[in-house]
Amino acid sequence: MSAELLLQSIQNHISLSETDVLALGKSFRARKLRKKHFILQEGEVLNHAIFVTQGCLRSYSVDKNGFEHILQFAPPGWWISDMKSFKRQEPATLYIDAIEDSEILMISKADLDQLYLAIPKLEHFFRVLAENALITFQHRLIDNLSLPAKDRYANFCSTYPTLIQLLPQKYVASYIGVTPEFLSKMLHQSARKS
Amino acid sequence: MSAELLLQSIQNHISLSETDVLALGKSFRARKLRKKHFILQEGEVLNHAIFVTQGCLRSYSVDKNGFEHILQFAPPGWWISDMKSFKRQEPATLYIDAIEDSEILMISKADLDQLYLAIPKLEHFFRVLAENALITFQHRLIDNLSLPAKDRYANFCSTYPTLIQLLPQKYVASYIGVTPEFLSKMLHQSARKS
DNA sequence: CGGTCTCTTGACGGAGTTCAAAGCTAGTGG
DNA sequence: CCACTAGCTTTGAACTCCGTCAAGAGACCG
Repeated sequence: MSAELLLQSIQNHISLSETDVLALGKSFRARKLRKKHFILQEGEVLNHAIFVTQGCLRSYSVDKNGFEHILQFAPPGWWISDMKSFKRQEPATLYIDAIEDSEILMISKADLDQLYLAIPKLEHFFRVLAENALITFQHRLIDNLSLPAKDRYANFCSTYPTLIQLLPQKYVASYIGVTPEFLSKMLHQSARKS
Repeated sequence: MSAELLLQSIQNHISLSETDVLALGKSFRARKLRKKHFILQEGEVLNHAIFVTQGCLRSYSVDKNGFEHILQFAPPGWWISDMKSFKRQEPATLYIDAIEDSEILMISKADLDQLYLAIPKLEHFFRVLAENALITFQHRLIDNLSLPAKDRYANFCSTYPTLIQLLPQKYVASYIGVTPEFLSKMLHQSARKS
């Protein structure tokens, strides 16, 4: 069953009673998502939190020149959202779509707010989740401010060794903040040098 | 009393009983911090969470070339930390110091963990805090990936209009991710053009 | 005042971009 | 199962934003 991964990842941090598990089961809805299909587009309000059980999603913004900037990849076991849109129920600035055929679990904002009341421990779980995400993004920001593209690429490879196999290079380029052309040149040059 | 600001900002999100307030009062310790004095240096373990009541602090990293990259400014009412070091009690990668003479409230990790048990609502408060911080950093990362320096500077000015008065330009440069020299040229050129 | 720190200015250099074109890969439909 | 197309990757030349280095001018503090 697809909720296994979700329960497991929650129970890594808090213990759940049978009633809790039931309540969780009722609140989440499973869904399949085909490659390149959207969960969210700019301007829409995101009213579901999304947990990935299979495949891989991404969130990204599109700037005024039409360039995509990937904020996050979400392989199985990860959450993905436009936090601002979800939390405050306002129009999104991000897009979320599937990189490959995927399966996700969704919970509406209303249901999640209910769950926080029914299972107060969930506050703890999502606090820890948010704090870890914060650590990750702060680290990435520092990387972007202090490292040249080559080092950012190396960091990406060592942090997400499994993702690198799966992703088209232009997505990696977008994530580390360079153009696909430059990443291509960079990789071929460093191959020549070493 | 200096704890007013803290209680107020907590009570914006959750309601506190008198017992809660007392427990909070006992756990926090007030401290003054002189300009340029450190709360944390790279390699130390941060074992206090810090809430600013007066003045202004900053957190930053120093790269291998000795350049500072400012992660956050913390005027009164803000929290500041090296989240990774605090949460996991491991050596810090950041520095935290005072930009001007300041006053802060500190709580040890042990005491905070106690408070989470004594006042479960605090989980909610800090979850919301972490989620808001996450939103901010995601937005800033997108800005750094998609906007040229001039636009990042404009965004900074409109987001932190009061801070801009107070900060030396080289700190702003470091925050938006350019050299002090380049920021200086940028400002004088755009003055000429408009 | 004298020294340190910040800001300014200029010439030069380099990391990364842009634009364009060609080769390659993979999905898609007939 | 092949043919065709669309999207991904590569490559090169010109260009730009921003960094580096260096030197001088203010500004602030003891």
